[in-house]
Amino acid sequence: MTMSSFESDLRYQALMELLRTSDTIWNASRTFFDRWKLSPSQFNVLNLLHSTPDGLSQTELGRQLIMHRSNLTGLADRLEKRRLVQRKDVAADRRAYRVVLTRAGDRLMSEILPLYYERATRVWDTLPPKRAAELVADLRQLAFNAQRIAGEAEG
Amino acid sequence: MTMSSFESDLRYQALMELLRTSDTIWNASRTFFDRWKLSPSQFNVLNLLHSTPDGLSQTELGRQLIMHRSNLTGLADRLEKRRLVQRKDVAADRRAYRVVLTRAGDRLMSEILPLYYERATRVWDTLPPKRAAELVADLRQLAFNAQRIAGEAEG
DNA sequence: CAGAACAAGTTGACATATCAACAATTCAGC
DNA sequence: GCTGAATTGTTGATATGTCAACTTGTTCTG
Repeated sequence: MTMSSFESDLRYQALMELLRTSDTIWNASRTFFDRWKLSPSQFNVLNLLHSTPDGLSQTELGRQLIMHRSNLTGLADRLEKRRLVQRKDVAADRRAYRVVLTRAGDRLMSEILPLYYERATRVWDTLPPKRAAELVADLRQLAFNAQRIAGEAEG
Repeated sequence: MTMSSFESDLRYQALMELLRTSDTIWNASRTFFDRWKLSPSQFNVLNLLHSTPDGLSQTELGRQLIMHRSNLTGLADRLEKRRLVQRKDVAADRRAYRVVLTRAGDRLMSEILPLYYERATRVWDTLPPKRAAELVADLRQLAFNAQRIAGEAEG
């Protein structure tokens, strides 16, 4: 099936637009977290640990946050320096740590999360729930397609 | 109006999902551009210059790509070292440069763009055009909301 | 026209991110 | 049990991004 260059161009623009809007949203979250001198990535680490009382290894954190494990070294270092997390030795494996929230880290998250929840929710207020659900489903599909297609050999 | 915590939670998850999928798409584009040893950001610079034969100042590039002008220094440096762009003096303003594509840069973009167009378009193939249009409109609305809401004072 | 205000680009400090290479450790197969 | 393979976290190189402070120029205003 052929496609008009008009349609093609529209879809290409849509991809640009998608990346641009998510960049905007990411930066909006940066603005929000500035009050606590946290980066979005630091928040994501704390947030993940908040729902995992036993903590996670750095490799596991990297897997869930979709980032390289080497990136967790500095991220955990800086959070540990601020005493928001702590590296605990794992008895059964002397290579690994369990990164856990400290009490201070837990307190901080208890302060942030209600506000964050409220605002994150309000971002969607102008969108009917059904349409929000469609949007998420479509995004998932697009991400899946993008991954598949980007990996193809040239030709 | 009240909102069930079910709805609230769904919307919060949707925001996470949005950021995650756009991260996936961004990384897919990184994979694609790897063949030419370009980063997505470098591609964006070249792409913008490709449609602007007279070139742009670094400040203007930063404005259109939504990044700080100081970031353009290194980005332009690296592209200039590879002779894909060139900084040209502006007669009327000795502070500024016009960054323009070199012939090599133009050739490179002529090679990349058709492939990129084709794949970027194919990413959307599984989505009806009407729904793609809705998605982009909704994303714009969300980005707008996020910006407004993130900037609110706490309380 | 002098001086203040503003604008362009660079620099340095820092955070985030990737990757390859490395040391220490654990695991799997024989 | 030993050896080779795999895994954990760190390091160093490099790219991307922010911000504040700086230099050099331009522009506006009294």
